[in-house]
Amino acid sequence: MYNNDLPPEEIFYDLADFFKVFGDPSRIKMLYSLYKKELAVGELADILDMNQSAVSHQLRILRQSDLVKFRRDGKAIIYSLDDEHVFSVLEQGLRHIAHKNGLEEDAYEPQNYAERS
Amino acid sequence: MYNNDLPPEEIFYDLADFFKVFGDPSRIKMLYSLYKKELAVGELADILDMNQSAVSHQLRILRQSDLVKFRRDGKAIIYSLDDEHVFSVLEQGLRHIAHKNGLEEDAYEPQNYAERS
DNA sequence: TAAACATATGAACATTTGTACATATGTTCA
DNA sequence: TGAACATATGTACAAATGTTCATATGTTTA
Repeated sequence: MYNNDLPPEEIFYDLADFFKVFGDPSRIKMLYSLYKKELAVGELADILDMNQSAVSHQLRILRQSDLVKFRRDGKAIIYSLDDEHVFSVLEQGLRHIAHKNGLEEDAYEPQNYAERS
Repeated sequence: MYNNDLPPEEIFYDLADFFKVFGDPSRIKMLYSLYKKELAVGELADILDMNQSAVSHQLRILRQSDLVKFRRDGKAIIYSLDDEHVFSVLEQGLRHIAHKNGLEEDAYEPQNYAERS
């Protein structure tokens, strides 16, 4: 009767898990910040005003989702976005929010909040 | 020292809330199903093998996020995606998953699981 | 109008999730 | 090598979330 011809069940769980990672303000801020430039864990903690442990825990989730990559530089570990594609997901959300707020769709694009210091 | 020039705090919460809606397998399945054709609540419950109450609760979340619209048709209430843009978010996720599974990026596109009955 | 049907909503409950605290691991430098 | 620094991880816990059950609301039809 109904069309049950959906992709394998597992796909929907994977997909939900993927979006779930974007569903937390702290992680969103991390990704947004990392889009501008790579950052060490401590820098992220300062920028986001979170304690180091919380940042590490969230970075683990981003790592496990392959959204960020990292390298060691002396004592520090430097994180960056895994690929440009990651940010394009964010961008789509940003446009949605901007639109709902009655703003130009690019209102929240990072280039409009660029480094000035 | 660090670049604190981020968009208003609220944006990140809105953005997280937006993605949070996509972060549940049941809601993802609903959106995926609704992409193919509009569906009544009871039809969704049958297709997704969920009870009617759970479906209604989730539909409320989708409504409040403006991801779906609805109309009454006799006793039934028919739901559909609010706009094509909603699905393009899903699509981006689907491509990500397909790629991670070593498949063609369009492997999970709905047209590849089209109505056949 | 009363019964049947379709959907929505409130409350309760188990599960998941994000954070803080304490501590472990790993690196640099004196 | 030992102290200082940077990050990761285990545990505990409060808050958020999804589902079920019971019931309310709204529509059709006999």
